[in-house]
Amino acid sequence: MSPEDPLKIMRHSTAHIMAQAVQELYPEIKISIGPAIENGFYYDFDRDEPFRPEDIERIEARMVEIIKADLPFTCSNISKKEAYNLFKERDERYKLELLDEIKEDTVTIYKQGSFIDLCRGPHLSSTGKVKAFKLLSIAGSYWRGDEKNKMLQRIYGTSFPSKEELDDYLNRIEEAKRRDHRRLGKDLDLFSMDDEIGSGLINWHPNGAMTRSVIENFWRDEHYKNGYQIVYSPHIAKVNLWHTSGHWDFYRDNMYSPMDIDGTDYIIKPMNCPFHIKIYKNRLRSYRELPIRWAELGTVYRYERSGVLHGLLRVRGFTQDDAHIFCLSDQLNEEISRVLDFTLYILRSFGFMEYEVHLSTRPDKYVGSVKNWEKATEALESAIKRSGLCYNIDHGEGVFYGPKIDVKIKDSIGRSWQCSTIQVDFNLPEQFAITYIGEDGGAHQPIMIHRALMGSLERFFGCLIEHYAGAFPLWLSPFQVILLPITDSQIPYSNRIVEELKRHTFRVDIDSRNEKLGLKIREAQLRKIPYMLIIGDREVKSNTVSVRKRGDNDLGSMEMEKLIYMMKEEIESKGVV
RNA sequence: GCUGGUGUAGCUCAAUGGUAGAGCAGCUGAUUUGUAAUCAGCAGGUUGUAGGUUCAAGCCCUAUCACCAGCUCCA
Repeated sequence: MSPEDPLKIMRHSTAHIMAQAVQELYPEIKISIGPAIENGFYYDFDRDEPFRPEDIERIEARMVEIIKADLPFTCSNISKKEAYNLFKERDERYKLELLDEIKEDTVTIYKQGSFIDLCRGPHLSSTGKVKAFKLLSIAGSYWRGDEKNKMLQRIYGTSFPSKEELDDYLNRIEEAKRRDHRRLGKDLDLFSMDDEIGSGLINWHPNGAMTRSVIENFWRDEHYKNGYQIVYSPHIAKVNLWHTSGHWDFYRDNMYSPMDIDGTDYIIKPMNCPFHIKIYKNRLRSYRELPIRWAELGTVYRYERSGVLHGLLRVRGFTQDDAHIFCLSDQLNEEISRVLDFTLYILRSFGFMEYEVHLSTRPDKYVGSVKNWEKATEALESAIKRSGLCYNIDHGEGVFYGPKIDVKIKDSIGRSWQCSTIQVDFNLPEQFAITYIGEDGGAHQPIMIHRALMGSLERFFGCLIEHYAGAFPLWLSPFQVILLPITDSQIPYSNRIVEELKRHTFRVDIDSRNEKLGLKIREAQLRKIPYMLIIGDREVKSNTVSVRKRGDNDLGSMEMEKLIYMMKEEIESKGVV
């Protein structure tokens, strides 16, 4: 959205109207900033009393009056000095702080009614141009986003050119709630968390675990095909290992406390890399062996602050689909390209076609040489370019040990979550002094690439649930087929069908309860099972099954052979069109 | 971690400071059923936890835990 986007202008103006209403109702508050954002706007206020739902109603009512009054928005250029005096007089200390940082000699201020704001604009011509708005939520937010600063009160809202569009948006929010993975995780009996176990720790139920095991098997097969070898490593290690790696110094706050074993401190692992490095170092390595690609579904534990935990998307214990590539300098480009292609292949296999790609470059605090950073960053960027993806460069956002590519997937309400990451690491090879023997007979340091395609299985599964709204494609569905005998007398025949499907490795269930067909169909539908096979006397006599596909499609009766062929085709294609 | 909100049956939710209730799910029985809910009966609770105020607390107060929204953070 450009600053001139009409919707953005209207939302920004609505934010000003809200600020006016707030200031008129609560003269003691101080205003700070209030921009338009992706789906609306917010304004941050400094007020000792928190806003309550009743306040929101009052503010909305006042806003309606302001809009009705159709006050003009007027813009004026004044000198910085004048602006300083103006906001000084109004005791708007946040505005004064902002003014201090403006380099130009003149600034623009916008005014409507009694309200004046330091603002670049542009705005609507008058308040009456706002046709439909709603205040959505109240939240705390730190002044200038810094947790050392005072926490302000933020009010979120949105506005649209018409009532219909606003209602449409509100409906979409409701719709999104229905595909929330936490809701569906409960409804479909996929996973749970428990107070007595602890926050951010996931129990995978049989249904969720079935899908997870399908994902893991697919992952392993594809890694084998792509030249990786699978490794396994322990869950705990001596704390000294983490001193060597440097993690203890940098990430102590996110690591769990040591436990004493025979007088030595051990900690539960927050990463897998040091273990893979130790496998590398277990014997002398030759340049002829490189690149080495080692992958592991490694379960790690990290302390996350209580307020950030979120269903499966942000947890304290998770399994990374981790891998480390050790390669020669002149293999770097090729390896990064391969990893990126592999990443996209995996994401597309799961039906994710839209994501954000970020390239993060050298931060202020870094290890390694500038030359190496540049080389690695170029390798990453050219791989993205070759893939044809759009990407953003996050300058200085790289980790201290190397540049990285992140791929993010969006959840049902538009929040994006990092899944894939490809990182070059200049730190660990140095810390652990890993080498290979080169053609020249001398020892050299290999380049290390750290990568995760799905990121964590927990987060990936959460995104997957929301992406499909719980209706997984056939290959991922916990149950693929359910048999629905109409009466007891078809149970023996149905059981034979179950056995036949199981022989073909389908995941199959049978509903042989003494219930009406309508109920069985309803419940199978709610369980989002892709295929329902209805078995009545007709089917038994003709040695067929009546096939109903999830959704609403009665496909009519069918020979088993045909059904099995059809489903195998569908599994093969992964349901990705 | 911070700001605010919410915790009542497996789930979704009721209940002026005065006897904790409904629907669905569960169990039992009847019904043998043809493409999204058959009927009846039964059972289900230390109201997140620990204190406190009160003659009396699901409701008020304090602490604590968890969850929700946002902020900050995310190797």
